[in-house]
Amino acid sequence: MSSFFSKKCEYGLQAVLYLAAQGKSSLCSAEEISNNLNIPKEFTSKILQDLTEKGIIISRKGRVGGFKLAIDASQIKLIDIVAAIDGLDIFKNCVMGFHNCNGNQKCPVHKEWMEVVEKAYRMLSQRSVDIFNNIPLDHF
Amino acid sequence: MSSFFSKKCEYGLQAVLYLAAQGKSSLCSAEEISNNLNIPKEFTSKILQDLTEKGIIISRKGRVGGFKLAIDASQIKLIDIVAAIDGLDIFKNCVMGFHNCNGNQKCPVHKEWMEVVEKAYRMLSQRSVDIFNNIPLDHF
DNA sequence: ATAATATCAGATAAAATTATCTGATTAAAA
DNA sequence: TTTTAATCAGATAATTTTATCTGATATTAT
Repeated sequence: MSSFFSKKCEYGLQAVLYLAAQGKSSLCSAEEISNNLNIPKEFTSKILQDLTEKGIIISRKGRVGGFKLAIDASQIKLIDIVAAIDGLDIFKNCVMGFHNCNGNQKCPVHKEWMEVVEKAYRMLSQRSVDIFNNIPLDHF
Repeated sequence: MSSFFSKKCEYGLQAVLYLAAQGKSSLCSAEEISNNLNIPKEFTSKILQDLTEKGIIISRKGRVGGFKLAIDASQIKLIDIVAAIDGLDIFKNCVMGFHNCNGNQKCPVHKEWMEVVEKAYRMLSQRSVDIFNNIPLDHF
């Protein structure tokens, strides 16, 4: 009953992928995203607000308002969303929670674990949010 | 502010590593472990009780009671403790939280992510809890 | 103007995780 | 036998995460 990223971060990733799949021009409301991704509506709003503040997406108020990507999908990497929501600690911290596992004194699995998280980090840094471009996202 | 494993699981790993480092014969009290690892005392007890129930460690009540490994340290893998506390879902679930990312319909990063978690799983399955045997664990 | 529909901001609630308390039981030592 | 020191079991509390509510503001259409 645990996951690599927080629910907030998972939802954030999904929401941005949704926006990316809609094309950069059209605005999507929080409700539309919520309905299509089965994310609680108000929670969706909150997360989209956070991402707006971070500059990843742009919001527009009013009657035909909504959200869209701030820049081209190919320029937004998955790691940008992770960094904005969960932060990057998970890629730095000791897997067993040892606080002094760093610098001079490293735990016995430190090196191997760093290989794991660096592989994850590399993937998230390479993949941009247009990965779903030709895939019907609402099946997920 | 997230981690791969829950705090409970991190503490559990640390506690079992501590027991392993003490040798299989001697009993350690929850208080001793708590003091040496800076884990809240009562929480330590709870986690040790859980691990006792799972058969990873053995408890002995009474005046000179405490906990020790149920079997030889070399036979207890890190993954056994993870499985007992957090479970193995983290190695199976979609990294972006897509519920239907499985079987026939897989998300675009599914394959790469599985490589990441399988690398982690492999490491945790290979390493047994005697990894700290010649390292002063209280520095961590 | 007014109504409708969206974001936005802040408070609140619910649930899960993390941590603590209390008292019972067990077993050894005095 | 009594005291002491440990686990054990269940309740409770605190904190964090997840989710919801309320009302304000912005923007477009009528």
